[in-house]
Amino acid sequence: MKISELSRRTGVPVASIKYFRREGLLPAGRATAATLAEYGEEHVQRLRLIKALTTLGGLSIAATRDVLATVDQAENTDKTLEAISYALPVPVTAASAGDADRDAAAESAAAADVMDLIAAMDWQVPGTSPHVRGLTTALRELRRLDADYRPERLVAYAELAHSIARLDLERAAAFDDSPALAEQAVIVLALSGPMLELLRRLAQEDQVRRRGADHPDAE
Amino acid sequence: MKISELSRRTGVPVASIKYFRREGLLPAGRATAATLAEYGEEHVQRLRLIKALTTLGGLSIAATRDVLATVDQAENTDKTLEAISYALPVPVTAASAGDADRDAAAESAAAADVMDLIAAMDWQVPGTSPHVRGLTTALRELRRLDADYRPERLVAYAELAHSIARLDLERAAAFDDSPALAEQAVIVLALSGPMLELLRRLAQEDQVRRRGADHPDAE
DNA sequence: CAGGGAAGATACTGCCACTATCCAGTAGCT
DNA sequence: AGCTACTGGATAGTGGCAGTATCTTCCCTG
Repeated sequence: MKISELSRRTGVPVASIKYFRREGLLPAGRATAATLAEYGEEHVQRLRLIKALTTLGGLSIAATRDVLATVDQAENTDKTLEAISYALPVPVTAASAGDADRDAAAESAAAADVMDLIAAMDWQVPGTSPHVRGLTTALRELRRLDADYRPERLVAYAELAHSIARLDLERAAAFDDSPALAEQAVIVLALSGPMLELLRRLAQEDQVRRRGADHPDAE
Repeated sequence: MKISELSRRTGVPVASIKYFRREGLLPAGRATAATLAEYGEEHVQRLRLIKALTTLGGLSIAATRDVLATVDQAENTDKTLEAISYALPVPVTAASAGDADRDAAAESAAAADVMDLIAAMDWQVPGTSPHVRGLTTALRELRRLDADYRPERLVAYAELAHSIARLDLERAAAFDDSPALAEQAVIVLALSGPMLELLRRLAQEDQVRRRGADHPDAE
């Protein structure tokens, strides 16, 4: 199909399709002449995946490119899962120093909390993992706010996070070694977070409403 | 204290403090003269909260303003919790039509799945809730991708989301009617998501590494 | 063989979150 | 009183991101 039909089929403007090609998110069509190329179903599917990762997953164009690159280089299941896990952007990144040095105490206290948590959960992750650094940064900020995020609290959340990760991995590995593995794994690993967030917000809304209904005092 | 000291104490540039004031995120200092104002500890705390909501919570300046406005209007516990729940931005918002109409079937199928889920979980939320709409949009996109998000799958995630929401609400309500309630509730409700996401990613990393270690075949 | 797409390159736009500059008007020291 | 560093407020500018538009060249189709 021609680019105009690809655009019509996916609802993505032609200019945007060209943009995604430029940015390396979408492979070029099969050129049939200097100014003509043929696109196939794989382009339709890829565009849907791009839309899902950016609008649902909230990934930037650059992050989406990185993630899709790992999809295209998929070898075996384990390597693919690991590559995707590291290609996904970390939600919290350390600040640009500046005031980081001022609070070395909070920093190391937060780092200790993270280490305790990882030990308590028996998680096997290197101390250099970007996720560890992100969590440390987050705990440092929360400490500054006097928020109640002591390790005991965290463990309860960590247990639940562990259960969710197990569900995710079960699903991602269910496509074991099939050609569609990498793509489905990306969908599971990248979109599980936003889906869960939506469910959590919904559950939160339910609980808040029940509280309000239980004792409708003032007002 | 003067604005320069407020800046030094929080690590936020003076220009940014002025920006937050303009945008209504930070109340003005107590003016002591036409060109001089005095700031207090509440300004320090508010700036920390702004930083936490934007950098950790990922909220935009506009969303942060809305959330902080509900904090400042806090009356009683239940109302405050409800107000915050609705002031927080919904992660997934419906697209701008366009290709929405093309897929009315997927749309209604997704809506039916969401209704089934809410019924199965016995959640009390109005069908007009932004979270319901967001979830519907997300499921529609996932259906297009042929992703495995059938209701049975979703229920497992929903149960976990429910547990998390219960933990959140317990914490948010623990500050019951104290003056700090609203602020702590915001921290819990707005930052629980990012914290959980970080923990989930960490747990995911652990699981991926264990898989890789269990059977280190090719390489 | 004329006209409408198509491809690729380049330039432009709109939004966001700051950041910098400018303009008085003090505060506080001498 | 005079000087200077700093302040609040207004306004303008910056850089990054995600597209969107334009322009040129080319060539398939009717």
